[in-house]
Amino acid sequence: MKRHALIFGLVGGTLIATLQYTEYRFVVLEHSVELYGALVAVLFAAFGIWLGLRITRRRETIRETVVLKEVLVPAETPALEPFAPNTEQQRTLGITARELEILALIARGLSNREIATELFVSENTVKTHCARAFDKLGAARRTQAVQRGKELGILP
Amino acid sequence: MKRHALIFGLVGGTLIATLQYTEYRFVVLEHSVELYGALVAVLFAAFGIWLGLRITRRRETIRETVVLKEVLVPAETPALEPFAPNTEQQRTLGITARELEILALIARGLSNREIATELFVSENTVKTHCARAFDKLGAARRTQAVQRGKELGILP
DNA sequence: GATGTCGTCATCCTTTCGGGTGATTTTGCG
DNA sequence: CGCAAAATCACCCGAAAGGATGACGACATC
Repeated sequence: MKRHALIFGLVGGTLIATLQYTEYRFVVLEHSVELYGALVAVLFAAFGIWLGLRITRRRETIRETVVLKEVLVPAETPALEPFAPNTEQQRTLGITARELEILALIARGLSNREIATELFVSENTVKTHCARAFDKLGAARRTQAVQRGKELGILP
Repeated sequence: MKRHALIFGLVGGTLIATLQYTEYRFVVLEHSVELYGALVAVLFAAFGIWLGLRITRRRETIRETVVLKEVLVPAETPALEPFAPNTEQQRTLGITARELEILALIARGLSNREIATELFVSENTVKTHCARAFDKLGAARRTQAVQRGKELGILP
């Protein structure tokens, strides 16, 4: 969490410096202060939203839930079932919550980049999780990982 | 979510107006632009963080209520549903039998090369079928194609 | 015979994935 | 606090996948 403050300070400082530097170029224009205000407002609002999302991201510990899944669907409504994940399999395979999260996003057809954006992490991190999850699942490709995950009941 | 945008606009507008109004009081001071920048930055960063919190909190609460539920269902066999393919969708999308065949193999986690071996055709042919099928499904990746195919009921 | 669809195969090029390795930071827990 | 697990990030490299385009033959249909 220390890094967030650092980033905040850096961005702020850079922006202030930029303002100070560019002041002599645009201050002769009309309404430059308002433009500055709007610019800074937009930038920092975006940054704040990002930061807010980032620091409040769900960090819940795994709960102990013993669950068996219910199938028996007439193949017409593919959704709507709550999907009780098979935590048993997940645990025995050593798949972490984060890895499962990424597996689920893979199953939904997202690319690594999209997953990275969705989870506010770098693409490299996603790839690392992927590699670990694939290894634990014995899969060589993401499609295979999805297939295995569904077989084992750890994916909807 | 619409209300957030409204609040955002209101706060922004008010701040801009305030800036414009107070310009004539502080513009004579030194570094007024930097002060404006810092002020606006802090305010909007705080606002952004608040917005981020607000947005994510609701999701978390929903998640909370859903999570700790203990389901118990007779451990039945997966029911062996024969999967009646939705030929309707397939036809309207213009997906040929061969393309569907390759889609099914993709869903099973095979690579293009493995599919080519399985079907006794060249890898290029498989890729062509893939491209066509992906285009008809509106998918950019094979995982997405599988997801779409299952949604539409043309894949088990 | 002209037309259209389907399956087949190719080439070129770009992007994405996956494997491997190493590193730092965060977090949970005793 | 200190340790271990988990999460994060980076870099490299080769393989796989994907896009675009063109081509050819079989087959059906009008």
